[in-house]
Amino acid sequence: MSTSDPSAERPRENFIYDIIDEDLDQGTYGDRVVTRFPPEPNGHLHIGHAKSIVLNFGIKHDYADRADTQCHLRFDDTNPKTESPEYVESIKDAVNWLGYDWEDHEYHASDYFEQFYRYAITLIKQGDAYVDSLSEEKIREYRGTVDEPGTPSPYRDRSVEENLELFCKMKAGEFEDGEHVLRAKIDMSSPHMIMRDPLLFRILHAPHYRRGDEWCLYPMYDYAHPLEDAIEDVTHSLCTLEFDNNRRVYDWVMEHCLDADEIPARPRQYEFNRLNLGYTVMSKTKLRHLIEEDLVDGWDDPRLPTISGLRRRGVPPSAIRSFCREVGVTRSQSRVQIGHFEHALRDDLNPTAPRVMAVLDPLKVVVTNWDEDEVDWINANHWPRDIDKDETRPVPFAREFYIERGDFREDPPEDFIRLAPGREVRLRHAYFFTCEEVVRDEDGTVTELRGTIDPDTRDSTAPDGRSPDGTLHWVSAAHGIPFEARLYDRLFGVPDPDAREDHFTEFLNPDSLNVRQGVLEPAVRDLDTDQRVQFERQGYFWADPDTSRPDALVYNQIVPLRDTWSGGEEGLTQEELAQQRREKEQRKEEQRRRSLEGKTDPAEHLDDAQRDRFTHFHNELGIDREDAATMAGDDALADFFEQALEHYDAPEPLANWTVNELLGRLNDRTVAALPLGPDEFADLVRLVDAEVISTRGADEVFHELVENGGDPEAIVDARDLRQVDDTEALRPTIQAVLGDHPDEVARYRDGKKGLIGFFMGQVMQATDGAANPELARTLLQEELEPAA
RNA sequence: UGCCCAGUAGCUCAAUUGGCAGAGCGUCCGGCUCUGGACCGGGAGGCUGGUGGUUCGAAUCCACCCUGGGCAACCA
Repeated sequence: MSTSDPSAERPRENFIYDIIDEDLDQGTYGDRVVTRFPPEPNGHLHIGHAKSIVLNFGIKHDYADRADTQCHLRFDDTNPKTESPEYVESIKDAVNWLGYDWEDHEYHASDYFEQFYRYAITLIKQGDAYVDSLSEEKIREYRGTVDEPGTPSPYRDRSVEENLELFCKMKAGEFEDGEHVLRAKIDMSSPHMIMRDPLLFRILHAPHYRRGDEWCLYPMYDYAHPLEDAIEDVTHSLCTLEFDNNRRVYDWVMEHCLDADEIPARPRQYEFNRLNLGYTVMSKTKLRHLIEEDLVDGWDDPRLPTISGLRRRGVPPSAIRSFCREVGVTRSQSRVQIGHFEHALRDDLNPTAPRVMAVLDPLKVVVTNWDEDEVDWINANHWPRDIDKDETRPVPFAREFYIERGDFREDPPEDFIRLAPGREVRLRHAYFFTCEEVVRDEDGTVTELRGTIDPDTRDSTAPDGRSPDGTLHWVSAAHGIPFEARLYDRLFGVPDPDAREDHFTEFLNPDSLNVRQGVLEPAVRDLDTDQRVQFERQGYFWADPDTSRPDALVYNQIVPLRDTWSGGEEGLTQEELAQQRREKEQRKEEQRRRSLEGKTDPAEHLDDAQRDRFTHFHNELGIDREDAATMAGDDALADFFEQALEHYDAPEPLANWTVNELLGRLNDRTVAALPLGPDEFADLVRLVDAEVISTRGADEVFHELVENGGDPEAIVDARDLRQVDDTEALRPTIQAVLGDHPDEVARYRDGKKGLIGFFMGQVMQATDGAANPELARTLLQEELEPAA
C-alpha cells in the first residue's frame, strides 16, 4: 500500500515500539509519546536521515489513536561556525516533501541558550561543574587514554564563588576563545572516556545565524542535547548507535540538572542502527566532496542519496517511507542491499505508473506489407491485467516504426526470445511481426529491418492459436516524439566505497549516467508533466523537473525493471550464492578454531586474596573451576555466597544459583543493593533442593525477592507454588491442556516433537509453575503416545 | 589486556521475555493467451559465532573465548 498519507502505512514492529508500549502500560509519561528529529542545520538531508524522520514521525502517527503524540522538528544549532539558515529551509522542505508535518513544534536549540546558562549556574552551585583554564592540548593530555586513567585538572577544585565569577565573565565576553571552558565534575578515572569531566561550554566569538553576537558562550552537544529534550518534554529521544556512549552523560545531565520530581518522567535516549546503503556514500563530508570536486552535478544530482537528489530523480516520498519502514530498526549494524531500495520503488510505482512505450536506442523497422499512408490507431490499455485500472490511450501503428536495438540479434543465443532473422515476435498491443531482411551500411552496422505483419493478429492473438515467446515494445517513426533519456546506475562500483583503503572516489562508477536519444509514443503529451510512468519492459521514468521542456523532453529513469535475463544486477546467481555459503562456512570454522585456542584458565586474572578464595571454593567445597573463579573474582558476590553457605550448607546448589541466577538478575547493581539477603537466598535454594518447589516456581519466587524482598516460604504459600508431585492431581491438568490444543496434538502425533516444549509451557503456566516438570513431561508423553 | 554494542537462512530482520526457530528480499521450480520485469502457487536454504555450565526444557540465563563495530573533538 502506498498513498500520500503517511498515517495509512502500517507500522513495523521494532524494539523501540516495545519500549513505548511498555511505557504506555506503565504510565511512565502518562499518555504522552513525544519524539523529535534534531538535525544540525549544516548540510542537506539524505536517505539516512529519512530513516530517522520516518521512525520519529512514524511513531507520532502510529500511536495517535492510543496516546497524545507529538514529533518535534528541532534544529540543533549550537555551533555557529557551520550552520546557516539556507540549511534550515532545505531541511524543512525535505521533511515536508517526505509527507510529515511538525505542526507548531518547530524548535531551535539556540532559543534555549539562556536556560542552558541557568542550568550551568545550578551545576556550579551544586559543585557539579567547574571552570577549567587548561589549554585545549592540556585537557586532552590530562584526559588519559583508553587504558590509563586521566589526571584531574589543577583547576578542578576551584571554589564555587570563583567558578561562578569566572563563568559570568566568560559569558560577558571577557576572555578569548579557548581561555576557559566549563566542565562537568564527574570522574577523571572512569573507564568511560566520555565521563572524564566532559566539556559543557566553550568560548566562541562567532556570530550565530539566529542569535547574532548575543552569545560568545556555546554549549556542547552532550550538555545541550539532554536539556533540549527535557525542555521540550520529549519522552523518547531516538538517535543512532554511535551515541551509545554519550547516553552516560545524557543521563548524568538529567540526574544533576532536573528537579527530583521531574526525574521519573524524564526523557530517555535509545539508540538504533543507522542506515547504510550499498554502492553509495552517506556522510556529509563525502557528499560535499563529490559536489565540490564536480564529480556530480550538485546536491540534487539524481545519482545521490540526498533527499533532493532522490526527489529530482522521481522517487515518490511514499516509496521512501515504505522503504524506511521495511529496513530494520535494531541495535545491530548492517548494510542494506541497494536491491531492497529498488524493490521498494517498484512496489510503490507498479500500481501508480501508467504504462507507455518508449524506445531508448532506436532501430528502424519497415513493414513491407503495410501501405505507406495507412495508420492504425490502436486503443492500448495504460495498465496491465493484474492492476485493477482501465484507462486507454490511442497508439498509432504505421509502415515504419522503431524497436530497441538490443531486441534484435542476427545470431541469437539459445534462450533469446526476441527478434532475429526469420523469427516472429509479438508487437506489444499490435500485430505479430516476422523479420525477413536485414539492411546494413558500409561498416556492416545494421541500419534497418524489413519484414511483414500478420493482419489477422491485431488483437495479439492468432486464429491458428500460435503464440510467439517474445513481446517487443515499439514506437511509430512518423508519430514518435524524440526525447532524451537519462539512465542512472549506482554511483560506485563497490558496495562499500567508504570502508576501503583507497580514497572513496577511486571507486566511482564511470557509467553511473547514461544519456540516450530515444523516441516516445505521442500519448505522453496527454499525461501530466509530473506523472511517473513505466516505459514498458524498461523501467519507471519521469520528466526531469529542471531541464525537461515541452519541445525538448528529458526523462529521468527512477528505477529499472527487474531483469532476470540479462544477468541480474541485484540478485545473486546460484554460483555466487554457493560461494557466499562456502565463505560463511569457512568463517565459522576459523572462528571456532580461534575461540578454542583463545580459551584461558578462569582463575588466571585473580589477585592473591581472590585466588585463596578460589582454591577454597574449588578444592574444599568441590565447586567447578569456572563457577569458583566467577564468584571469587567478585568480592561482594563471594561474601554473599559464604554468608548464604552458613545458613544452608550446600555448596554446589548455592554456587549454581549464585552464578547462574543471581548474577543474571544483578545487571549494574551489587548484591548489597538487593532487597534480599543471603539468608533468604539460602532458604530459597533449600526449598528447591528439597523439591518443595520446582525450578520454575523458584524462578517466580526469586523474581519477587529481587524486586521486593520477603520470606521465600511465605511467598510460596501466598502464591500456592508448592510442587505438585502427585500423578492423579496432575493428570487432569494435562488432559485439559491437550484438550484445549487439538491442532498441536495432531501435529505432535504427526512428528513435530518439538511441540513437547509448547505443552510443557502450557502445563507450567496452568499450574503457575507448581507442576513437577519431570513428572509433567512423563505424563504428557504418556497421553500423547497412548498406544506406545 | 579498558569500556560499550552486536553476532539467528545468501541478505535484512522476527521469535509473546526460558517453551513449535519464523517473515520479507534474493534464489530455484510451476502457473498466468499478449511486459523475460507484474501477479499467483510451491520448494530449497539453520549446529541461532564457538566451548562448557544452569534447567524437565536455552537463540534467550551464567562463564570463558572468537569475530565485527563504536568510544580517547573546545563537532553533532
